[in-house]
Amino acid sequence: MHTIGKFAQQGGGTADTVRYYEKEGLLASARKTEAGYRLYDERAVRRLRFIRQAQECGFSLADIRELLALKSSDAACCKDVKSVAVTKKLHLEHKIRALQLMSRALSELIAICNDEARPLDACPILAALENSSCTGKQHDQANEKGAQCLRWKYFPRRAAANAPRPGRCSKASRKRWGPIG
Amino acid sequence: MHTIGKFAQQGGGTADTVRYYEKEGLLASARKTEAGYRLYDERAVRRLRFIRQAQECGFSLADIRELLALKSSDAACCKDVKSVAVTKKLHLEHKIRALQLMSRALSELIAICNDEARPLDACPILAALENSSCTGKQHDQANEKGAQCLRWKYFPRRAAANAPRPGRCSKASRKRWGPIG
DNA sequence: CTTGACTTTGGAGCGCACTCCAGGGTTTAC
DNA sequence: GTAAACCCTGGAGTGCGCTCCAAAGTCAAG
Repeated sequence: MHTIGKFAQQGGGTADTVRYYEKEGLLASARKTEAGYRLYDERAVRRLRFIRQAQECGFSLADIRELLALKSSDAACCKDVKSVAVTKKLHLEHKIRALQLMSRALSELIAICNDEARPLDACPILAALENSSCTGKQHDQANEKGAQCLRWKYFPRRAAANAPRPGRCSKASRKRWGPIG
Repeated sequence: MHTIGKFAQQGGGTADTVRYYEKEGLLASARKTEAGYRLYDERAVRRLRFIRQAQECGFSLADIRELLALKSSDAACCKDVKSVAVTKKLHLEHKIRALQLMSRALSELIAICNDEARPLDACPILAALENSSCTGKQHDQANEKGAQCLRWKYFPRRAAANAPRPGRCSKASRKRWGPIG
């Protein structure tokens, strides 16, 4: 049994983070001592670790909540959990591919810069950047799709297309990043 | 030559985004018509695309600015550019490794869920989550380090723990983002 | 000439995921 | 017994990257 400070240390994060997760429903309300101190067992530590790990891999707290919430739903069955996992895995793979592209692009840039003392005017890295040829291919549809997937963390927060504000129609917000799956 | 709307469409983003980038120094102040309309050429389109692409790969605007800023620095030489690229590549590789771990973990989870109709009580995916054994290995020091690196976008703001209070004023941000779930 | 789509500026607001603080109480080590 | 170290709640602030708006000006089509 740990109090919050030790717990946070074990699972990753700070006491503030842990209280925040509790408030947001990612961690169940902890058992408390007479004095009101939160107490956590090893199970809770594992849960916190999972949350942090998933987060480090790019899942938002909403994503994580989605997964964990299924557990307490009587209606859900294993199939639902699996489909969430499959969806997340697809996202992950898109993201990995995009990152690998960029990594390879950087390798190329690094490789062509063979004379480190060369003045900037002649730096091939910057030349490459200028041409935006860093990935070795032009901006295409497939790339665009992957990119969209990659930026899952930045959905339009307002679903503006569906819920117009009272007042003048704005439509300024293009549905470029429309909701995915 | 495009006005801002077309330009944004071509390069990725919205007019607002483009103006934001200009304000933040990522795009140079555009040439303007008599009437004050911004005008962009193909070079600018390529630059915008590069910014969006780099962003999609996880670089913050600060990262991108860092790279692009070197160009206009007389003092910098190619070596500086290269070292930025190398640093970014290391970050990228850490991130890719972490994502691959998570992806593999999800694969395992998906694989063990072989009876989709099974009720939740017996769902092996959730059992696995509970045990946080999803990555097949325990939370170790090296992992921690990589994770820290991964979270580059969210630097610990606590760096200024004993620094003087930043001037707090204005703007109540009372939000309380609605009930979860 | 009118209409509607586009542009300008400055500034406010949002969503996320914390992070920090005040002003109290509790526990532990010496 | 007292000081340091921890904990509590509630609420405000922070940084990023947009996103939206108002109120005005511009431009092309019908």
